[in-house]
Amino acid sequence: MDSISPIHTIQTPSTSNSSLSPSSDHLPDKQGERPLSVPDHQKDRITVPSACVACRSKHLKCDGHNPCSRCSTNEYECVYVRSRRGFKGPRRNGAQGKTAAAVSVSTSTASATTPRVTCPLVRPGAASSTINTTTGNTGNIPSGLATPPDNRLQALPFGPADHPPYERNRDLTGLEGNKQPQISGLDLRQKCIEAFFYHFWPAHPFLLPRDNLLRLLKEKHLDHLEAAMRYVGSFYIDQAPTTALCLEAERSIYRADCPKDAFKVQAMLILCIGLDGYTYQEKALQVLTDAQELALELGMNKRDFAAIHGNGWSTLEESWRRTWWEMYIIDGMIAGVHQKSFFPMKDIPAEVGLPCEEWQYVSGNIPGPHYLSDFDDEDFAHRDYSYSSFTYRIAAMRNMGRLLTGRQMNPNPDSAAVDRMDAYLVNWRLHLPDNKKQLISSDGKLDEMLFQANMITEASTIVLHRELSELDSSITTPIDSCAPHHPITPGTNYNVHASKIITAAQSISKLITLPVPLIKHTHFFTCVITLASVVHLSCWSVLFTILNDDDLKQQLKLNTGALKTLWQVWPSAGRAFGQVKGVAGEIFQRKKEVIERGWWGEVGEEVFMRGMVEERSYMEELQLL
DNA sequence: TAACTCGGACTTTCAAGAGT
DNA sequence: CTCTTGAAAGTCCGAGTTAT
Repeated sequence: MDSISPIHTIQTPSTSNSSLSPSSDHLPDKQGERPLSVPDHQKDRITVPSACVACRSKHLKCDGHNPCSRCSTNEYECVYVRSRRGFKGPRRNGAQGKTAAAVSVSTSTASATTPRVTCPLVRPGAASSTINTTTGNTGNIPSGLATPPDNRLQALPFGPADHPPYERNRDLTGLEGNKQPQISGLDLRQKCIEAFFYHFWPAHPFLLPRDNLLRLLKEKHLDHLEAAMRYVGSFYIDQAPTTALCLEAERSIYRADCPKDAFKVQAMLILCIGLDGYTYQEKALQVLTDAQELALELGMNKRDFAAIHGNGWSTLEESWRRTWWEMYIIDGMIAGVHQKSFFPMKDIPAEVGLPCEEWQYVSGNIPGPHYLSDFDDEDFAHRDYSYSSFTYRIAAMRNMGRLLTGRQMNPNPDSAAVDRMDAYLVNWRLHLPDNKKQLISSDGKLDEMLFQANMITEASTIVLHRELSELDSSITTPIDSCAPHHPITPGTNYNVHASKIITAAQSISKLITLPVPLIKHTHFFTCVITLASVVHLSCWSVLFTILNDDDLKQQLKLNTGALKTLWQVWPSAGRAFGQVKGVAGEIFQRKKEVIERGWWGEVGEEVFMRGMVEERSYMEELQLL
C-alpha cells in the first residue's frame, strides 16, 4: 500500500487536446539539448517558448534550459509548467463534467525513477494551475463555466472578520529550492501552513491545535503531514502552486520510507479532503480507503490507542480520537452525498472515546472521554452531562449510516420503512440539548461542528425522502458533480415526503445566511448546497409550483451565490455552480417554449408571463455571476 | 549601485465562426 | 476541411523602486 502511489497517474487533458498538444508543450528539453541557434537578425529578441516559473514571475528573461541559468545561479529549483497560452476554457458543447487541462510540472530535482505525473487539478484564480502573472490569471475553468472569480480572499463577499497572519504576495520563487527566499516575513510555504490553520482547521479539527502542532513539527520531522497541510492551505492563497504542492504531498505520503503511523493517517485524511474539494472524488476515495486500512492496522479504532500513543499528553490523545471520528465523518459524507461508497466505517466497531468541546481541545483542558455506549444509554431528558458539538456531529452521521444500511438491505423502501428511518432524524433534532440548538454563540462565533451536524441531518433527510417524494427531478440529471441524480417516479400528489425534502432544502439554504464567511465551512457544504439546489430546481421545473415562487427563486439565488463564493477556494463548487446554472438555463428555456406554444394552462397567461419576467431577471443575475 | 519589481509592448496560441 | 479573427496567455524590456 505504501510502496506505490496509486494516485500517481499520467493524465491527459480532458477538455481539449489542444492546450497540451505537443506543439504547445513547451517544456524544456534535457539540459544542454536546446541550442538557441537563430539567424543574426533575430538575435535582437530571442524568446523562449516557455519561461520557468521563477523567471516568469519576475518578468525576467529565461534561457529555457533546465535548470535555467538564473535558477542555477540563484540555486532556485527550476520549475516549468505547461503553457496554456491561447487556451480559453473547454469548448462550450463538449467535455461536460470533465476536469480541465492538466498541468505538468517538471523539476530539475525530480528523481529519474519518479514517474512524471500530472495533477488533474483545476482551480479558478489559482497558480499553476495558478501562476498569477501580470494579468491576474484565472486558471483553468471547470467544464462549461464562465470566467471564474479571480482573487479569493480579497473578493469574498463575507470576507474574514479578522485577518489571517499572512498577506497575499505575488512571488512564487523558492517553492522547493534549496534556497527559499523570505517573502514579507513569511515565505509561501509558511503562508500555506498558516492558511491551513486559519481557514481549514476549524472545519476539520483533528490535527493538534496550531501552537502545539508547530512545536511538535520542530521536534519531529513529519514532512508528509506538513506537505498535506501545505497543499490544502494553498487553496486559500492565490499565488500558491497548488498542483506542485499536491504532487509533493502525494509523493511524501506514499514514499516507501514514510513511517506507517497515525500521523500518516492524518496526512492522508487531509490529502483526501483536498483531492475531493478539487473535483477529484475517485482519487480522494482511494486515499481515504488507504487511510482506513492503515488506521485499522494500527488499531486506531481501539479504546486504548489514544492512551498508548499519546505519550501522556492529553491533547495528543484527543487528537488521535478526533482523527478516527473525522475519518468516520468524511467516509459518511463521501458515501451519503457523493454516493461513491457504502460508508464502510459505519460497520466497524469503534471503541474510541468521543471528542471534547473545541474550546477544551484548544486550551488543553481536556476532560476524560465519554463513549458512544454512554451516549446511547443517556436519558436525554434527565442527563446532567452535556456532550460536545463534535459528538452531535458524529451522531448525525450515524443516522446517515443507518439510512444507508437500510438502503443497502432494502433498495426500494416503502413509506413505513422510510418513516422508521425518519424517526432517527427527527429524534436527533428533538433531543438536542438547549445549549446545542443555537449555531451562533452569544459572542457571535459559529459552532462549526454543530453547523455540520445540522448540515448532515438536512442532507440525510433529502437522501431519505427524495425517492418517495414523487417530485420529478429528471431535469437535474446533469448535476452529478456532488450529488448524483436519482431517478424518481413522478407523481401528481404533494406528499409528506416532498414536504420533508423541500423543508430540508430550505433549511440548507438558511444555513448559507449565517453571518460567517462561507469559506470557513467544510467544502462538503458545497455538496449539500448542490443537493438542496436539485430540490429547488425540481420544484421550479414544475409549472404549478407548490412553493411560493419568490421564496424558491430567492433560495436558488442564495445557493448559486454560495457556490460561486465557495468556488473561490474549492473547484468542486465551481463544477457544481456550472451544472446548477446549466439546469436553471434549461428550465428557463423550457418555460419559454411554454410561452411560444401558449401552454400555461390553469395558471393563466398574465400570471405566467409575470413569473417569466422575474425568472428572466434571475437568469440574468445568474449569468452575471 | 546592485538587485528587485512590475507595467506594458509585443508575441504566440487557441477556440470559434466563416467560407469553400 | 481550411482560413480568418479576436482574445487570452505568455515573454521579457526597461523604467522605477528598494536594499545594501
